[in-house]
Amino acid sequence: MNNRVEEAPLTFISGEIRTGPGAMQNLSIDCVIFGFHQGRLKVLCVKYAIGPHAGCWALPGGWLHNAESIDGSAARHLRDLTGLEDIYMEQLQAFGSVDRVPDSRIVTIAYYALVRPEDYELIIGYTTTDVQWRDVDNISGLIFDHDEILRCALQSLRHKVRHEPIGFNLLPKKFTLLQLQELYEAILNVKLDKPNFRRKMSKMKLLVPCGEKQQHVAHRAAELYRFDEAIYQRLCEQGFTFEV
Amino acid sequence: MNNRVEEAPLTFISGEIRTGPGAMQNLSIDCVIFGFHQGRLKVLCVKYAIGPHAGCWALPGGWLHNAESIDGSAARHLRDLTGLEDIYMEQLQAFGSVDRVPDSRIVTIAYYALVRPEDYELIIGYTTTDVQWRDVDNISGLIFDHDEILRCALQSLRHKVRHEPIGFNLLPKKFTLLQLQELYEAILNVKLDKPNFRRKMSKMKLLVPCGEKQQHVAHRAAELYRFDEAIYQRLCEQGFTFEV
DNA sequence: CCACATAATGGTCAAAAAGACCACTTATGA
DNA sequence: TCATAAGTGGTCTTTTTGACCATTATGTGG
Repeated sequence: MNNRVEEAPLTFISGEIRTGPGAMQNLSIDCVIFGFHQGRLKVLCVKYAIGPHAGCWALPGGWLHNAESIDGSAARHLRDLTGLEDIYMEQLQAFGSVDRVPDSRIVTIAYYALVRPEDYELIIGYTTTDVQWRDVDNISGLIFDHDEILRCALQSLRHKVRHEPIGFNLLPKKFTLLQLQELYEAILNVKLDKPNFRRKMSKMKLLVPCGEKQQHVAHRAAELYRFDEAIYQRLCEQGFTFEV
Repeated sequence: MNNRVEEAPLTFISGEIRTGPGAMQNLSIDCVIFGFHQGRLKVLCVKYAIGPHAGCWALPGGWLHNAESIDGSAARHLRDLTGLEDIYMEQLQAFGSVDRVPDSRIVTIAYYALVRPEDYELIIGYTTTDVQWRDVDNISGLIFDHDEILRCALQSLRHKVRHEPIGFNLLPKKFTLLQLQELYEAILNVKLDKPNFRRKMSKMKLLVPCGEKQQHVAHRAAELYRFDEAIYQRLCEQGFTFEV
C-alpha cells in the first residue's frame, strides 16, 4: 500500500491560514480518520512544524478548491496524507461558529474515515512528530474547535456503528468473530458475551466464512470471515436492518 | 404567533445568485422545514417571483453572513420566513458538488426544522404562490439540487425520529397517544397496532399526562399528554435510549 | 331514550429476541 | 502431558414484539 506521509502538503492544512491557489478562501475540510489497532480505537492527528501553530496538534485537513466537490476534497486530503484511496468516508457536518478560527471567518466541513490496519501499517511505524495515531480517549488541546469536531465524530461513529455495518472497514478484510467483538467493545466501551455475540452475527447471515483459519496462534485457530457488500445490499432490500 | 411571511427577504434566497451585503459569496444556507397537518408530513417551499428562477419552487434559504454562525444563519432564515423562533432545528449536512449551481461555485449547508401546527397555523392559510406547505411525497422539480437535499432530509428525519424523541416537535404541546401514533405512521409510512404502541410509549415513562381530556370529540375523549424535556434528560443519564 | 359509530383502553398469548451462564473442544507453548 | 487461551455449542430465563380480542366511554342521529 502506497504511503506518502512524507509528502503531505502541510502548507494546505487548515491550521495554516494562508490559502493556496484555487482555494475557496473561507471553506476548509477537516478529516477525522479512525483506525483500530491493538484493541484500541485511534485517530490520526498531525502536528504543525511551521506557521502560527507550530507544535500544536490538529486534525488533518486543508482548503477546499474551486474545482473539486467537497467529497472529492476530503478524499484528496486523505490521499495526500496517507496515500489511501477508496476508503470508507462520510461527511460529519459543517462547523461554522464566527470565532472558531481567530482573525478570520472560516467554515469547515468535517469528514470521518475508517481505515483498515492492513492499509495503514506503514503509517503506524512513522516516527516523526508530524503525524501520529492517537488513542481517541486521550486527546485534547487540539487547535481551533478540533476537539469538538472529534467529539462529534466519535459520537456519530458510536451511533452509526450500532445501526449500520460500517465497523468492518476498521478490520482487515479477513477477520475472526472475536476481533469483530473486540472492535465493538472498544468503540462502544462495553463488554459483550462471546457466545451470544457470535450467535447474533451468524443469525443475520451477513458474514461469509473464508474457509480459512488463523495461523500461528497459541491456541485453537479461529475461522476467518469477511463482510460482503453485495449480500448486505440484498438483505437491505428485503427489509433487513443491522443492529449492534 | 407572529407571522412575517409577506416580509420574507426574497432577494436573499439562495436561488438568487446576487449576494447581499455582508454575505460570504460562496456559502448559502437552505432550510427543510417540516410540518405535520391533517395526518400528512409537509415541507415549506417557496416560489420565486423574480430573478432567473421566477416561477420555480425551491427550499427556502439564503446567504450566510460574515457576522453570524451557520446555526444562527439558519435560525435567521427560518425566522424571516415564518416569524418563528426557538424551533427545533438541526444541521443536515453540506452540499458541495462543483456544478450544483450553474455558473457559480456555491456550497450550501442544509438544515431541517420541525415546527408545530399551533405555530404555523397562520402560514397554512396564506394563499399566495410565494410560500406553501407541500406534501413531502409529492415534491419534485425543485431548483438546483434541492430535490436531493429534501430526499436527504427526509431520510435523516425518518431515521432520527425512530431513535430520538424529536417527533414531539411536530405535534401540539398537548397531544393524544393516537395523534402521536399517526405522526409516526405518516413519517415512517407504516401501520402500527394501537394497544401495542400505547403500551410501548407508557412503558418508557417519557410522557406526562396533563390530567386533561380531549374536548368536543364525537367519541370517548382521550387523555392528553405532553413531552417533558427534563424527564428525557434524566432518563438518558440512566442509560435510556428512545426507540420508535 | 336508544342504538350506533368511533375511538380509548385493557387483557391475553405465542413467538422471537436478548442475556446470563455452563460445558466442552481444539490447538499451541511450556 | 498439561496448562492456557480461545473457539464453539448448548440451555435456560427474562424481555420484548406482535397479533388479536374484549370492554368502556362519548357524542350523534333516529
